[in-house]
Amino acid sequence: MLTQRQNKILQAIVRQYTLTGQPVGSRHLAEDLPFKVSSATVRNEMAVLEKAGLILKEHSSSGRLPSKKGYRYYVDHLLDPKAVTDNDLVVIQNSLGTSFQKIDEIISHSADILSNLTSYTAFTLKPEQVDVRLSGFRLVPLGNHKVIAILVTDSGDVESQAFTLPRNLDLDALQAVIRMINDQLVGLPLADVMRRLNDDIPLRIMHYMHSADGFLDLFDNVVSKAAREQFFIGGRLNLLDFSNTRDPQALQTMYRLLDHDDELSHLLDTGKAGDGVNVRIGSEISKDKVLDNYSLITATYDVDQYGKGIIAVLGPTRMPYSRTIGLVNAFRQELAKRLLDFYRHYYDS
Amino acid sequence: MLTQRQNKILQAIVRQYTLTGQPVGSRHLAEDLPFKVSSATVRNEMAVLEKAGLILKEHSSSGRLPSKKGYRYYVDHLLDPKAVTDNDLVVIQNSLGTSFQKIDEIISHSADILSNLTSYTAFTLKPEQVDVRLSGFRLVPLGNHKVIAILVTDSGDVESQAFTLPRNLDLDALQAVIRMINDQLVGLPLADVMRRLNDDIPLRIMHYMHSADGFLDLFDNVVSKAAREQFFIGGRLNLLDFSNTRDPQALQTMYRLLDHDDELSHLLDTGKAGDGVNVRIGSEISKDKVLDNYSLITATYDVDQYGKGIIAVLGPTRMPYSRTIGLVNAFRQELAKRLLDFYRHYYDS
DNA sequence: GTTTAGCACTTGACCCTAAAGAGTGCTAAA
DNA sequence: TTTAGCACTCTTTAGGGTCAAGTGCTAAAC
Repeated sequence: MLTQRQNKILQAIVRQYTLTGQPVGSRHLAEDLPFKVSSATVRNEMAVLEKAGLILKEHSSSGRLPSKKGYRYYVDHLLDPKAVTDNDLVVIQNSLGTSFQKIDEIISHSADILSNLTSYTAFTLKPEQVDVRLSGFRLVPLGNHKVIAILVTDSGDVESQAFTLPRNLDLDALQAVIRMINDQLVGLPLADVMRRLNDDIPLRIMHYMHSADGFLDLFDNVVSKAAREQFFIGGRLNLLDFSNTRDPQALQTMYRLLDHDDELSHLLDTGKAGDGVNVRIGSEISKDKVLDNYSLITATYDVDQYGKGIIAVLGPTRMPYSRTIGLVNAFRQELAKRLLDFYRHYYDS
Repeated sequence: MLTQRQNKILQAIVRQYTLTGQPVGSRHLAEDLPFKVSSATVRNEMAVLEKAGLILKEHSSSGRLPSKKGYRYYVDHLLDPKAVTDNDLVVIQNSLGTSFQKIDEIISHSADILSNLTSYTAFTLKPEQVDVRLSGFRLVPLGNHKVIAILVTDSGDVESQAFTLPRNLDLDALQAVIRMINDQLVGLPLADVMRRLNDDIPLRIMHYMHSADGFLDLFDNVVSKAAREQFFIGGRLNLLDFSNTRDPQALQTMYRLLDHDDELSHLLDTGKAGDGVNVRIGSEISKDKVLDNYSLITATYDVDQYGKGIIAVLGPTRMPYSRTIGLVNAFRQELAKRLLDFYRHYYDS
């Protein structure tokens, strides 16, 4: 357990270091503390903190900087819960205030706002509605051998896709297939629908027409669109750290990461469990060493019965945690409000 | 006018420099030439080329590298028209050979292929069909106050968008509006449709219902989706040049460019005029100084009566022009073939 | 009249050293 | 327990020397 003074010193080290990016020495630190001690005293205390693994030296005669463990301790115990500034709040509310046609637009735009506010990379995940069910499936003929396939879920989502019919198709057979699909699949959870599409549905279709391939692709396509987790990224380029430009190997790996959204989306998987705001530092984010010098701040937002979503910010370990956490927290609340509004307005009967 | 020997020397300088990235000196150059001369002779010739503004020194005692004007001359007069390798051709054909559901998928995928082949940034633009007309507009009710708006063009493109109706809507009025829209707008070019949507249509809608806003947004939305130039980018990150990491200011500007597709899409505007493959070097690309060390290779591809599209590759000025131009040229032909196939198969009656 | 050998000169890259500055750990006194 | 003082460590910066690559020029060779 640390003394009160040691806490203050660790706090000051983190504050200084996140501000300047330079290791902080005992003399400067002494001046920055809220009580008056000499640099020698600070040195003694720093020796204790170093023994506890909370701070590091870059080399034997450099100043100190927080270790991962030090950041952890800071975030867990020393964070001063500074509320978000009025200005930031206004920006958030204004950005979310504009009118949107679709949930996806709000979520996607949110990633950009959050990224702009923090100047880091931001992620947003659509509210996950457990147990979404297929509530209807239609083919609307458009003439000239074209149809549009429309899928509606009981959560109110609509997905559609245009399709060109095989030349030699019997229209009656087509109607029969649609009726069969609706008979068989409406009311089932989307996961089950996907399963059945690979399972018994092909055979049933073949009952009416020669080959099921084209239709299966079509169904599969719209169902997976509807079932897909909607994942958005804002400010991905912020992941590339200017200051860190020395190591080309690390940059290379970062590039790979930047181009593969799926890898990034996995980072949020563990975030689904918790509630509220959660901070993961360095190796706590993933096994991948590229992210060792990053911190991930995740938060869930809760839209009542409409489900829970996730927002997240990925920035350097050396970040102003107080501000960033404050922003993420404010954002999750505003986003939840906004979405509740949206759902109420559009999806309720 | 340059002598034959000077041509050969310039050619060799470009070849060497694009290969190694290092200024080339007279001694090495003399060894690389197809005829036997001493380094002193080469030095004399290089002095001539430098006076003509075709080559440069980095400092008073460095080797020479091509100037922008030198590249221009090289591309215009010295390029040896090496055909694309069999291997590359196979890659192109295979990549384009897979099955696609939509034109957009082909075009979008093309940008990725082209970027992979060249390891530069690639752009693709969908074939522009002049004078596309609206051939039908429908609202299909989905129950629970939802409808899906569907727009079909005479080129066979389909766009759709889900929409939630205002609570207090009169269904008859709705039908009337749709009928009116179809009466008024079907058969018109999309540009005219857009114009009318801002012009007399609002008033006409208000004839049937109180406020036209929601509907106008909806119409506007699907029409602009259909009218929008489809622009795809592959390998945008390749724009960031590892070797050039020294100048942080330039990097910063590059970042901005990377995030703004519209600015990039403007680069292709001037490419629409020409036919075949076209090379723009450095400042010829745009006024923006960030692109001074890049070259843009554009090419049109012609899908007969279905319109013309554009592909382009943006890479460093120091690039192997012969290979890149060859690739772009091969690609435009293969893409045209593939698309012709697609259109014939799907859109013809 | 070209071409070439030779040479003085320029420049960047690399390495070494010295000095300055920031910081530490330790000791002994306050 | 705190602090002043000091020896020591390490990084950064500047300067100087050397080396290799390259140039321009001159005078001789072809």
